[in-house]
Amino acid sequence: MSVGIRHDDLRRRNRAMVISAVRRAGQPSRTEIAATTGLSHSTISAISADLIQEGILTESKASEPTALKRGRPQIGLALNPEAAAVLTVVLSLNFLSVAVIDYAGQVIAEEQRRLDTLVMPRDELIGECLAIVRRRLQDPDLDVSSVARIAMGIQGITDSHSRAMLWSPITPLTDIPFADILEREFDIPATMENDCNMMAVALRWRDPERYRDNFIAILLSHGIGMGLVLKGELFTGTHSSGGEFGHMIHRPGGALCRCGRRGCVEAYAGNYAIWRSAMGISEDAAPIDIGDADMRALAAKAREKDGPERVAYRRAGEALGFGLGSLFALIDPAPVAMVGVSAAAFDLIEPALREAIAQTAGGQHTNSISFDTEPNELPLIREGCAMRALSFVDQEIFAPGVQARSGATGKNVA
Amino acid sequence: MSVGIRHDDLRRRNRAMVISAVRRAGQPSRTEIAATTGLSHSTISAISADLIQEGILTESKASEPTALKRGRPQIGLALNPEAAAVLTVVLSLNFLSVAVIDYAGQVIAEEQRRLDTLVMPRDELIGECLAIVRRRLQDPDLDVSSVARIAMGIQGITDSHSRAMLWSPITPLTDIPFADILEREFDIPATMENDCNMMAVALRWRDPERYRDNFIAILLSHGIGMGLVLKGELFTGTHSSGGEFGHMIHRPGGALCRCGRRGCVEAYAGNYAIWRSAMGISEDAAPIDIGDADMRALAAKAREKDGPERVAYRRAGEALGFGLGSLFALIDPAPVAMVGVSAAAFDLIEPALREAIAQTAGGQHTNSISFDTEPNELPLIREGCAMRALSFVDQEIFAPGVQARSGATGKNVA
DNA sequence: GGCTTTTTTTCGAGCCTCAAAAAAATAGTG
DNA sequence: CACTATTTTTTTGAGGCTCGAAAAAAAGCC
Repeated sequence: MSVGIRHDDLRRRNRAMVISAVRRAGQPSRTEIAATTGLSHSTISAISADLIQEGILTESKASEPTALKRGRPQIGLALNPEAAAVLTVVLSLNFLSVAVIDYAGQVIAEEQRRLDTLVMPRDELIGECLAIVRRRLQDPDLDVSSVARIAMGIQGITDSHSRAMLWSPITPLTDIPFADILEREFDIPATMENDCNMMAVALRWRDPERYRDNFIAILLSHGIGMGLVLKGELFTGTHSSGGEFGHMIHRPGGALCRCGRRGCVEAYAGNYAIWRSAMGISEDAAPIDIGDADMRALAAKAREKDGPERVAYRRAGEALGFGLGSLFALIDPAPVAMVGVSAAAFDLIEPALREAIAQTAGGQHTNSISFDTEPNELPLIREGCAMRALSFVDQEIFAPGVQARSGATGKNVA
Repeated sequence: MSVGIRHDDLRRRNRAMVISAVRRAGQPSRTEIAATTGLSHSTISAISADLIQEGILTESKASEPTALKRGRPQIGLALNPEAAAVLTVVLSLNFLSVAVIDYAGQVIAEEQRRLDTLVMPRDELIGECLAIVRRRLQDPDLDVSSVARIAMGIQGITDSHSRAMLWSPITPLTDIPFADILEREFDIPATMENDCNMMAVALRWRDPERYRDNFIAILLSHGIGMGLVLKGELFTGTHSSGGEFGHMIHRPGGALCRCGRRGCVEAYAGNYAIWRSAMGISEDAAPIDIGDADMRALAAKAREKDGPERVAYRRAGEALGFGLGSLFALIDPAPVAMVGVSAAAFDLIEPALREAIAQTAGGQHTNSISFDTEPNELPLIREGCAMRALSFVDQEIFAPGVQARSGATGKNVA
C-alpha cells in the first residue's frame, strides 16, 4: 500500500519540482519557478542555491536580451550541461544508433550502424549493441563517469518495468533483458523502452501545447504501434509496454497478421498489409517487409489514379478508423499523431478513417479529432529515450541530493 | 503542472494515510499502522491522538479477544461511526434506491422505489430523486448536519469530473447535472458516478486479495458496461467515465446496437441482443428491454438442449471474447469479474469467450485468465458509492483537520 | 545622486517527523 | 504477591523544512 511521507521526502520532492521546472521552461528565474511550483520565494532560493552549489544548475546571466525593465533583473537558471550525460540506444529493423546527450539535452556524439537484425543470432545482436555503446563510452572527449543513464528503445513489446524486450518484429529472438545486460556490462543504470512510448514522450516535449495530458501517437510502418499518454502519464500495460493498438481485432478471423493471428488492425494497415492488398496478394499470405522507397512509390501510384493501390489505403484507413473508434470508446477521443512512413500517405488513409470513426462511439466528435503527421520516427524515438533518461537523472539522482548519490555521478558535484 | 509540497501538506497527507489504514484494516493498533505506513511510532501516536480528540477515530479496547501475549496489549483503533454519515443514491432502470451509511460503513437507513424511468419527463425524474433523498434526510433519527457527502450512481455515461450524467439507457434524457442539482438542493457535496466504476470500487473493498491493482468488472445486463482498475486506480476517460467496453466495435457494420450504431460488442452480448438472436429476430430490429426473469428462462432453455438459445449465448461469448482480446492487447490480461443477470449464464458464454480470446493477443495467457461471477449488480453499485463517498470524507474533509472544515461536519468534533 | 521598482537573500517562527527515553500495561515467576 | 520481562504507547528534545517579513541587491528613472 501507499506509504507515509517522511520529513526528508519533502525536500527531495521540492528539489525535483525545481529541476523539472527548469528543464521544462528553459531559463526561468527564481521568481518564475516560485510561481509555477507554488512554493515560496525563500524555499526556491534555498533549493536553487543548493542545486547551483552542487553543480546541477547554473546561473545564466549572459545570454539575456532582457526586455529593459525596472527593478533588479531576473537571473535565469539553466541546467548545467556538464552535470551529467546520458546515452540513448535505438534498435530498429536493420539499424542501430547510439547518441550521447549532455544534461541540458544537447547531442554531443553519435554513431549509427546497419545490421541484419532479422537473421543475427542472439549473442551477435547483443554483442553489436554492447560494442557500439562501448565505443561511445571510450571516446576520449567523454568523461565516462558522468554518464548517469542509458535508455534503449526498441520496436516491439517490452516489459512494464522497462527491463527487457519481450518480443520484436525486427528479430525472431525473444525475451532479451537488454537493460540488465547493459547495466552489468557498463555499471550504468539502464532501461529498455518501447519505441512508440518514446515517440509519445518526445512529442510531449516537442509540442507541449498540442500534446499535453491526453494524446495518441500511432506508428504506421512495417507494423502498427501506439504510444498513449493519458492524464499526463505514459500509459503502459500491467505486465508489458502495452498499448498494442495494432493487435486489436478489426475483423474476427480475418487477414493474416505478422503476429500469427488473424484480423488484427495491423493485418490491414501495416506496410505489408497495404502492399499485399495493392498487389492482389492473398490475405493469407505470409507478411513480408516492404522498404520505405517501395511504400512511397505505392503511395504515389495511389495518388495518381484510382485502382487497387488506392483501395488498399482505403482499407487501411477503415481498419485504423474502427480501431481508433474502439479505443475512443474506452478512453474518449484525443489528438492523434501519425508517425512513420505511411504517415506520409495519410492523405490516402484519412477519408476512410474518418468515415469509419463516424460509425463508432467516437463518431459524435469526429470533426474535433485532429491528426498530425510526422513521417520520420527515428529522431522521435531517440529524443524520447533521451528525455526519459534525463528525467530519470533529474528525479532519481539529482533530486535526492548529494548524500544519497552513488559515486558514479559524484564527481560533477562541486 | 504539478505543484510543490507545502509544509502543511505533510500533516494532511499523513493524517489521510492513518485514516485510510484504519478503514482498510478494521481495528489496527498504532503499532500496526506504523508498520503499514512506514511512519514512526511517535508520528502515529501524535496523529491518532489528534484524530481521537477530534472524534474521527475511537479506541476500541472492548471487542478484543486478544491472543494472550506478554507486554502491554495493543489498543485497536476504529472509525467512529458517528463522525459523519454519507448518502448513496442508485438510479437504475425503473428503480431508485437510497441508503444512509455511517462513517464506519454500516447502513443505518434505506428506501427503495419503482418508477418508470423510460418515460418520465426531466423534472419528474429529478424530482423523484430529490424527494427520496429529502425523506431520508428528514428522518428524525438522523442528524442531518452529519451527512457529509452524497454519491449517486447511475447506469450510463457520466462526465470525468463526476458531476453529470451525460447519457443513460434508462432514460431518453441526456446531460443531467445530478451532482450540482443535489448540492444546490441540500448543500451537501455530491458526485455522480458511473455504475460499473462503482462495481469495480466495491469489488476492490470486498475482495482486495483478488481485486487489487489490475482487474476488470464487466456488467452483463441490458447493456454491457465496464469498470476498470489499472495500477490501483480507477480508469476513466479523458472527458467521460469512459471504459465503454460494450461499444467497442466487434463487427464493423454489424448488428444494430441500442446506441444507434452498428457492430458494437453490446449488439451481440447485451440482453436484447441475446434475446434477438435466440428468437430469430433480425439483427436490424430495434433493441428492447428484456426482464431478468425472461433472461433466466432463456438461459434455462439454452442449458436444456442445443438450439438457437445456445447459439445466441455462444455468439455473445464470441463478441465478449474478441472485445476482451482487443482490450487485453491494450492493457494486458487481468482478472475479470462478470456481474449482472447474464453473469448467471456465464457457463453458456464462457466456452466461446475463451475460444475467441485464444485467437487474440491475450491468447497466450488464456488459461491464466480467471473469471468470477456475481449475478446481482445493485448491491455492488451501492457499496461502491458508499466507499467512494466515505473515502472522500476521509481524504478531503477529515484529513485536512478541523480548521479547514466547513460547519456542516463540525458538530461531530469534540 | 537619490528614488522607485523588482528580484533575491536572510532571519526568526512555527510545524513536522524522528530517535531515544520514559511510562504504561500485562504475563510469567518464584 | 512482589518483581521481572516484554510489548505498546507517550513524552521529550533535536534537527529540518517552509513560510512570511524584512533586508539587501541591482537595475531603471528623474
